[in-house]
Amino acid sequence: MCHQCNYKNLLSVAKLEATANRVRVLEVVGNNSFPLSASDIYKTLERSSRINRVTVYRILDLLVDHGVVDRISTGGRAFYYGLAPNDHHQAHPHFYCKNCGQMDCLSPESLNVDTAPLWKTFPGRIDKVEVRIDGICKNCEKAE
Amino acid sequence: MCHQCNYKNLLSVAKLEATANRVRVLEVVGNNSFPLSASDIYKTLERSSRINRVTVYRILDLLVDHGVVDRISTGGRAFYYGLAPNDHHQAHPHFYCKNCGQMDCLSPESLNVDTAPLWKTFPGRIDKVEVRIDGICKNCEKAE
DNA sequence: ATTCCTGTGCAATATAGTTGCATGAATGGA
DNA sequence: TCCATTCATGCAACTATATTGCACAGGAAT
Repeated sequence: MCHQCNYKNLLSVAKLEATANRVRVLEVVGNNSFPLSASDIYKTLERSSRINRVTVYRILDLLVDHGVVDRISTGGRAFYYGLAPNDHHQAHPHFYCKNCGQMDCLSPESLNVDTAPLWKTFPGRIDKVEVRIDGICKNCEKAE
Repeated sequence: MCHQCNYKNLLSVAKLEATANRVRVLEVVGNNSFPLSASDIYKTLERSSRINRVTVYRILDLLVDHGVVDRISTGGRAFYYGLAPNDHHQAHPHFYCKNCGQMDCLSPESLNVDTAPLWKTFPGRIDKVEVRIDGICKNCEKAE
């Protein structure tokens, strides 16, 4: 998703020390053009060098807490993770294929969401507006 | 959410036999003004008479499959369930409080979502557009 | 040198949901 | 009336995902 981001820089902006593992996790998340599950990320990291599964979860939690990474709910059981919106990345909706579990990013313009009325009237604190399309991706549709 | 719905009727429209347990599950889901988790539903049913946890899950799956009930993802781990959109209920966004886990229905007008551009251009099959606001509800905000 | 803090690893546990198999009630013939 | 079939339900075991508790190692601060 982001080849313009300097990951160490992103971490330091978020006031997080750039430990090797954090940078590795962030690279995997950031270099993908679509969100990944924790276990996708873990498996990818394991291929290059050992890391503990729990460490991956903890780093992801940390990155989400500090707004570097976005935790995206799916129509399925696991969360997916993608770079949080920042200067290079607008917020955008996602498509989740109920068949294969693949999650894709849609362009920010593909859906027109006007949140203004909500901000005016909602009594609590709004952190995030998540828009997700569920369905069957074109590959799975073809295969049926 | 719906006191105008005849639950047995909803089931028969969905071509489902109106067994006692199905009606009970649907009543709990339908008589609430906000979506509930499977375990909320199970606990509520258990109070009045015995039912198995698995039966509740199976009935919920069935109702979701037949479009009677909507499975709504949260910012948390569990799914929540609410009546699916029908003649009496428009689709609407939900608010999920990250602190207490409470999920509320927002009015359909609180957010303006125009899905037309997506339908025109998306190559796969679209089943559902889910909009969820995450944040802290006013009660939890106060308590902090 | 000692103390403290933080990042990481490992094992155990928790939570949410699913599967396999058995039973019992209802239905529909022979 | 008896048997076969079907379907809803229950129970136990299981899976997948995520979290907690505790230990330890390395660097920073005292």
